Amino acid sequence: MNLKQLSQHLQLSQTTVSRALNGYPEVNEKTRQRVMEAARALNYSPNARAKGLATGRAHAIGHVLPVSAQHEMVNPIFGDFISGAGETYAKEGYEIVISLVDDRKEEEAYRSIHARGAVDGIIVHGPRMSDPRIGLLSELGLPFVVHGRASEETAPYSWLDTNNGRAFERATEFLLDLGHRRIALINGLEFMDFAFRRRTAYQRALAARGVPADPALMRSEEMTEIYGFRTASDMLASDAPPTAFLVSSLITALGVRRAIEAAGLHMGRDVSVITHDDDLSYLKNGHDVPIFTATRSSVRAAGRRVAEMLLQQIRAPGGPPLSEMMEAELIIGTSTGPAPPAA
Amino acid sequence: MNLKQLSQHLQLSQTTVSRALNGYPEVNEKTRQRVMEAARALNYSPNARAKGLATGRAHAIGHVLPVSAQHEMVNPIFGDFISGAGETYAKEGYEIVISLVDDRKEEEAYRSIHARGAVDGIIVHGPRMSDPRIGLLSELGLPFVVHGRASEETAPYSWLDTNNGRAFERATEFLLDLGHRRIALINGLEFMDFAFRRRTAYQRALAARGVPADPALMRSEEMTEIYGFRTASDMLASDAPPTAFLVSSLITALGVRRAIEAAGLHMGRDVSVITHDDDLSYLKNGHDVPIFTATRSSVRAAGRRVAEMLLQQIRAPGGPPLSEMMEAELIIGTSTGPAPPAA
DNA sequence: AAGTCCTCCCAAAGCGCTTTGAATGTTTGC
DNA sequence: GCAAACATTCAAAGCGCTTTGGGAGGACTT
Repeated sequence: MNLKQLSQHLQLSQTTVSRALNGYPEVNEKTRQRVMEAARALNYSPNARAKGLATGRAHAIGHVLPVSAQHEMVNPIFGDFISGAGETYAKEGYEIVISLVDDRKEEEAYRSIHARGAVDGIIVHGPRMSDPRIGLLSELGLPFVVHGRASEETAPYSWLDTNNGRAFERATEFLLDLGHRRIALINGLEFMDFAFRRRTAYQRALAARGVPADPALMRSEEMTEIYGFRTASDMLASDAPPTAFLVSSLITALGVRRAIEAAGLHMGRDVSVITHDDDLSYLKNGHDVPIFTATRSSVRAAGRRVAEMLLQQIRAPGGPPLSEMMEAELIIGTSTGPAPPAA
Repeated sequence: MNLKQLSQHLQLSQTTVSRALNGYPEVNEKTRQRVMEAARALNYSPNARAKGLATGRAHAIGHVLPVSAQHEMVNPIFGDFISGAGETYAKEGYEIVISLVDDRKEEEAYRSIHARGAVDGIIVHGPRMSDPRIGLLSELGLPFVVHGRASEETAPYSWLDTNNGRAFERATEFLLDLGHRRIALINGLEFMDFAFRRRTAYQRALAARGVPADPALMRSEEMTEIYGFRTASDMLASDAPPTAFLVSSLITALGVRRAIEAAGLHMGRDVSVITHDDDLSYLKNGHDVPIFTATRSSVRAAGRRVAEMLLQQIRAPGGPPLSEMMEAELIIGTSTGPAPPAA
């Protein structure tokens, strides 16, 4: 069923039917009713490609996920993020197009996405400290919003980020206040901007109290459970083990906890743990009582908001870049306690 | 840069340029080279909407995720699945379109997806025991492959599924062989087909050995960590606690382990645990040595394969439905051991 | 040398929609 | 009562691509 058939069925021109369906004023109200009913009854939905071709808009947003040979994994927070963004898109009738892009072919891929015109805008995931995608997209003139930031990018662009720096600064201070001096940082991959900011903030907070940062207590890898387990196990078995861990993701923190328990220690008493918590739907940090003391920031809410920002840019092109910072909550759980007296 | 401009630039007709770019034989090899080079140099990519309109194919696959008011979560395995499917699509130049569909408006949503023609085929996620989407899509004639099956659907359709029944039967038998008699099932939501099959298999395996299934040991919910923790805590605190747990997902199993340890028990000695393991990239079941004894089946591999099946159907329409069963491996970890002697 | 067959290229139609510009009645203003 | 304004509809052009149906020119037959 296409527009031609529908209009023939109704004994009207395609023009009138199209206008009736799209809410234009210059069509008689009775006619509009009749058209709407027929469309519903005959299950007519305008062909998306034809509509897009005629209007020049795709009514779709691209989510481009970098995948690299080294860490080919799709980030576990992606599901929640997309589900938040999806809520926003659903209201406005946009589709989600996912592209997995090998990061060695990024430039080509983004140019092609733009040239093909399959999307009206792009959400940039996983920005690195210096990220060529930002300059490229600005140059191409394709609306985009970055989820996160790129520290080394100086030209303005739209972004929404969690205040990772402030969050990790507070978390570090919290541990320092509890008397901890050997605080380990189990961080994500530090070419990722968020991880870089977290480490910087951690070091800044230590320095502010005159506590030296021990390189042996700083690790940076893909944030898996096993990484948390192994790293924490190693550190705890060392000559000068940490008394506290600052961890970049809840999944990794589960590994850290496992290591603590495997070492016969008790989390919250012998060893403290603070983790960042993306508030994922399938992995909550406890229920009534949080398990981990955590810096919490909902990635689903971020998805919702980033999508709104992008749609706003698409509706009103040429506006100034938008940016927004989300503060993380510091949640006090049972995984932290005073530093144990030196043995 | 569009085809018209490119062809003018080359002093050729649009026809010839189009044919050169699409590999048709009736164009001189030298001309083709010239066209290809110019296209690359000028960053020309054909407009996807126009191409789609002309060819009648969208070169996109729809992944429709049911979201309901009750459990509005995007499944954590989705990231890995899509990344597997994405590998296949990338080879063939297909895009991924994600639709989040409220399950109260499913029929309408699927009809609209079909009518709009934005995708060439659909992957159906999360089939329930009786799933109206299957009949609907068959009727619409839109190619589709189900990831999983719908037990109550009798008409043929294409699917790829893990042999959940066999997996849970083996797991149950394994525990029975170790002497366990009170085996708890911490299952997913049982209106989901995979969860239903798992429970049935568990009951069948118990019955085959004359072990009565205790309803107090069977639970069914969304597979979160906290669910595992709470359920296992409750059961362990009961008058007649289980000596073993059969768990539907690794995340939930982490909660079960936490409950076991919180109860002062030792997993693998006092209480055994077998879990299903989807082999997610960010949540591996140990490294060299598996932590949990598990039935393992890679959801990423499933994604890859399902996508291949769908593309095959799209290439050769009208063929018979395809189906494929993936057997899960039984991985022996350290979470299982002989049933402790009755106290 | 005439007819046939390739090789290589082109003009134009068509995919299903929106939108421009015009046409047909119907009111309204004076 | 007639022009002007309005309400409502339509035919046709155009979005950027593919593909059909030719057609010019050279190479091969016979």
